[in-house]
Amino acid sequence: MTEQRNNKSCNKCTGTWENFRHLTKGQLEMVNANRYEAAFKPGEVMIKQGTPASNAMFIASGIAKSYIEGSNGKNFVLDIEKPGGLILEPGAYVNSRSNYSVAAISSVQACFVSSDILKQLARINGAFAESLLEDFCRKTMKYHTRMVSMAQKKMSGRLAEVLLYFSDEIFKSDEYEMILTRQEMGEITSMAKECVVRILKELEDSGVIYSDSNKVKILDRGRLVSISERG
Amino acid sequence: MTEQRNNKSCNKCTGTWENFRHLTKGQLEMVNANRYEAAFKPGEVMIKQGTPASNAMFIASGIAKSYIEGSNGKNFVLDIEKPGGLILEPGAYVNSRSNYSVAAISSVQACFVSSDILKQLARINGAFAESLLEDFCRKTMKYHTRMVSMAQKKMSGRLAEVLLYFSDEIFKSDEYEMILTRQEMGEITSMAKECVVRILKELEDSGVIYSDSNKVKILDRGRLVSISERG
DNA sequence: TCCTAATCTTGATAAATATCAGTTATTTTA
DNA sequence: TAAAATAACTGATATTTATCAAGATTAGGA
Repeated sequence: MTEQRNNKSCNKCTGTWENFRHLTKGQLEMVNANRYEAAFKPGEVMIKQGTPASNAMFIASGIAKSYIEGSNGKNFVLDIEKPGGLILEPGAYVNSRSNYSVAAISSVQACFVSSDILKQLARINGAFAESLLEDFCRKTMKYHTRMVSMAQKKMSGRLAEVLLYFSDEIFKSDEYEMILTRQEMGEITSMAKECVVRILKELEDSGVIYSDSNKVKILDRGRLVSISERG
Repeated sequence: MTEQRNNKSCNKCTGTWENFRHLTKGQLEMVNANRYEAAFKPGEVMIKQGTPASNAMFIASGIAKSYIEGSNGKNFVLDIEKPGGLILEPGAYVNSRSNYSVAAISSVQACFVSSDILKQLARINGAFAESLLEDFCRKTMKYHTRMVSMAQKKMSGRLAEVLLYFSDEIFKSDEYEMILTRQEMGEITSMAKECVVRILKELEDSGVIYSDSNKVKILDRGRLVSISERG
């Protein structure tokens, strides 16, 4: 991790959070003056579960994963984080602890802003508070969907979902680099890494995708969607 | 469902939401003037997934379940709702739809307050907005724990968790009435109803709990906790 | 109250998923 | 560049969980 200061201002940053638009010039200046930039290498931990949730994080460039470290040593990947999103631990509003970790997958340039400053701004700026609420609500709905998938879909359905998620939300392309290891794919879909390998192979054998250890190409989206829906 | 008006005021209601304390007298009056009471019989649907998320709900008395109706006809129970909590669909901040249903388990007396009024109050009252944020964050953390359990624990661990949840959070007693059917127990722990029966029997046979079709008694809490933790 | 419909329970079986034990790539790094 | 470490892959097997098909019990409605 290296400290530096590349971006001039939050509203000029490519990874800026859209909801900063609700802040007044002075309020945005306050955020801008109190932010800290840092660069992370692939694999580096950016936020560690259990530590104080003193900072919110914004990714200026690169991709990271947020994950929970279970008591049995196994991880559960919560989400893939990319530029444009806010990473604010819900613990900031509850027990001031980070309840999940965040680690860089690619090289990541990130900004840290004190959670207290954001909370303070939410208190005095109603529109900003509302946008924060909206943000948490979107995540809540995502978790709902996620839990229903885990409860009701079989492995191939869950894996198909994740392949589509990468295509639609992360890379916005039918062909993309597979940045997660099979292990991590298993930690996001709740299955063993061997099963990830096998189901990818099945999907490839049936002509739905092309897949090698670092690339995925969706060949028959209709069928992949149908697999993800049928479970 | 019957309409009536039993409670004089929100701040005197036994099921009042603690965060109303952040409202001014006038603001609370606004809530109070715009609320609608209704009584539901066991099994009745109080909020239906897919309908407009126009109202938040507060339970004055009784117990309900919130649940998602999956596309395959199977349900997933999100939570058990009791007096004192706010039930505000996250969709109120996203797409104005209810993304889960709520149904009465026992007889339920409930109040409905326009989501728009609550959102309006959150915009003008920073402390109230913060309390709403805190509420959603607590739920988010709960969902995190839930997902990790589903991903990493076996059936007996998940069932033990739920038995403890009922004891600790709902009934605050080691002995309680089992208000969910085995089917619903399965929908909250993500397992088949037959497996619920079998594991309850196992727990009973090993002296950890007493259980019949409508009662549960925790006999060896230490062992139950250990089962819930080990998974 | 009796009857009907749910729900609960059980055992047998099938399906889904995880684990284990190697083997073969791929990266890293010394 | 070679060695070491990590990740990907494969087949065999074990474990976990779901489904199916009864029968037993309980609860609600006529």
